[in-house]
Amino acid sequence: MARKVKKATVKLTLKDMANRLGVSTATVSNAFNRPNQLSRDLREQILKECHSSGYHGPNAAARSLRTGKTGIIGVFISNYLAYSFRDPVAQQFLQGLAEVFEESDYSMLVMPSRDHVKQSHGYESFVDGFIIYGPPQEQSLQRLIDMCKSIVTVDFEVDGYPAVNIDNYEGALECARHAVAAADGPVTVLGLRLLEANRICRIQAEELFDAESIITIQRLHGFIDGAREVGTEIPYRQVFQIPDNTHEFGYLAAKEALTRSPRPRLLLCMSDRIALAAMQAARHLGLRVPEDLRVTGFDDIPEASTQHPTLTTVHQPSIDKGRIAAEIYQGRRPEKNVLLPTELIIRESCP
Amino acid sequence: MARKVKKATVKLTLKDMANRLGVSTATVSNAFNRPNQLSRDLREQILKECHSSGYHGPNAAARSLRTGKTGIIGVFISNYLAYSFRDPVAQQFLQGLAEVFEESDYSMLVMPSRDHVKQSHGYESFVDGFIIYGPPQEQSLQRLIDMCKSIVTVDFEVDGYPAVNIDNYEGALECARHAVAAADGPVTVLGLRLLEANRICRIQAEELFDAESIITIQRLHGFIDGAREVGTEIPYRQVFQIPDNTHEFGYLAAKEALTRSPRPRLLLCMSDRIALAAMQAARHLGLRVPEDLRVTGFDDIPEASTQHPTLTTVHQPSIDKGRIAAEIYQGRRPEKNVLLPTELIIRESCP
DNA sequence: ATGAGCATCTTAATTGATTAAGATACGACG
DNA sequence: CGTCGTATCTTAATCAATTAAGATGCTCAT
Repeated sequence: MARKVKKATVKLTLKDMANRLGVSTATVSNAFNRPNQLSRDLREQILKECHSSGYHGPNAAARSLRTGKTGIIGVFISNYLAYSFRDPVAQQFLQGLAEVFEESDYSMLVMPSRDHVKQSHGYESFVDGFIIYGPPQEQSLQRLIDMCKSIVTVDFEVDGYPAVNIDNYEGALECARHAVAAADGPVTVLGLRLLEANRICRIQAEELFDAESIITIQRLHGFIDGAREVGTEIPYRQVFQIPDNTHEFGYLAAKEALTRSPRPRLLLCMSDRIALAAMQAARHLGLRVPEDLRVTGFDDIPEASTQHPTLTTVHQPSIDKGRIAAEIYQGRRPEKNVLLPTELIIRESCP
Repeated sequence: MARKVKKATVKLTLKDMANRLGVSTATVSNAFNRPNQLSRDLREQILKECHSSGYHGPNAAARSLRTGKTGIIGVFISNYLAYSFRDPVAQQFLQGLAEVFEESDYSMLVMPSRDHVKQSHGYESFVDGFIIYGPPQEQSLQRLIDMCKSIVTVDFEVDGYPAVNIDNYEGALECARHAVAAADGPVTVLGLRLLEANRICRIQAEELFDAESIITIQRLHGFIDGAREVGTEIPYRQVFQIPDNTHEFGYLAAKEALTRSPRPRLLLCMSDRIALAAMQAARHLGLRVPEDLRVTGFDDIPEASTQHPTLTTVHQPSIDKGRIAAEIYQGRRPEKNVLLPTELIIRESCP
């Protein structure tokens, strides 16, 4: 069952190898890094000896200290680290990043940009640069800026640094236009992280995050303006706040929204995960989608097109967002500020 | 829209700060690392000056070179790096790891254990230790062993190192017993990575991976033995090979399986993702689940209980697998070899 | 024969921290 | 008053590499 391996003995250094081989450390170093600085024969002999003794190349910390490069990109994710492995859009973004960075032999250090870290170990200085996904707090951001490293921001902007964003307002606008025009009854918005509150509640204007740059606020304005264009006003009391993009929260919020009177005939959801949870809640309440209730999402995650009924949603190119951020980071693109388009995808949940 | 920040100026070192403050480097270092080695007043003065000049703590590479610790855990994932951000079980595992490591202020460096990396940069030596998820090739494994670092293996075992596994055989056995007993017609297995072939095909005994330690082989034996217990033999020609755990492959394989004659009345799938894809394929073929076709999965990913019809599957504690691996790594658990139980969850797709 | 040019290898300074051991000063105590 | 302990700060060796500059020997054209 268990595999057998030769257990390791002692840690070897470049100097050890140089001594064993009777050459200088510079030569061993060159054997690994600059093949044209020594003869073919010697290089092969060195590499062979290193391999068989179990020396697998120069110590990364020492190399990094000397060269100032590590080959590691720090990916800062707002919220908890564990969150990023749970959120489908964040996952797709990471996948896009990974595709490009993997190809160029970079590693990715996924870090939480939690702001309540009591005492950061400062291991941020390990990385060559940062991809910052979502706006961190002012203080954390300044820390990263102070490190003098390359930075690409995603889903928000910082003056003087390249950014990748999607057109949240336009996507929400188009979605609301289509869905509200088709709906024949009350409209409710299931909104994400619109205010500080850590619970499900209906919102009041004065509590809203005032930053225009927050993507969910952009989506909210898109929904409201799009509905207005087709003759429907969405008052704030018809907007729910959901604190986190999880199935559980979405399910609870939808249940609450759907048991009020008058019952909404359309749910505009700020994420697919919320929308899918809302459809499950509707099913449990005996409501048919789209006959009794129409539902729209945002993001176009894979499940949106594979579940039944399939979900009408706003497609955002999450994987491309990652790919492009990685390419900009590597200087492989001329543009510095990219705004990616969204696209309304009409499916069964809101035809 | 864009945020404004104070742009960074020059990179500062500990020595710079010592000079500015008129103290030795040792004292500045102690201010950060050993508060009781200097007076309260001086420490506060040093930290204040560092903060306002934009020096955010000792350089990580230098510190790491000296101390031999980095605070970074290397997580090795078989297959491509991008894959790990797409596979739901791998995601849950990462989430479990992240929960525990995040709390102890470790960072996670997610690395691919691809074996076709032409020339690894050797940045593996950055990390303090490894969590190895899934069996890498012999050669890659030896590399990691040679580095003399802590190791925890997951979903496979290496002699002399702690491991976390789940009881794949038992789970598949129980699942097949239940499902095959209830089925009234041909049984087909949709299997994952059972052989080298990089395409969908039916298997032959002699092509199978012979390693007992491969989890999908364990599951296959569980299925076959469980079916036999209730009086049904599953010949190899009724077993499909799927090269990768994706919706697309699952959909294609299911279509192929369901258009053969005689049409199976039960699909035993080796993952939930395959099972969910199979249910979509069945829907497209006009088959009702479970009336016309029964389907079982493996893993119990979140979608298994939220989609309609809900999926009968074998629950494996993927998040716990991550948590426990992290705890063992940190020496917070007495046991060294953990075998986690699985549990059959009966839902709508195969009542 | 001579020196230029080149390939090949070595010397030694450097990177930015940590930390054991040593220096200094101050108060307490016999 | 001498000395011992303690608190506080400094000196300097060390970690494991990279790399510019220098040394050595060899070929080849003049």
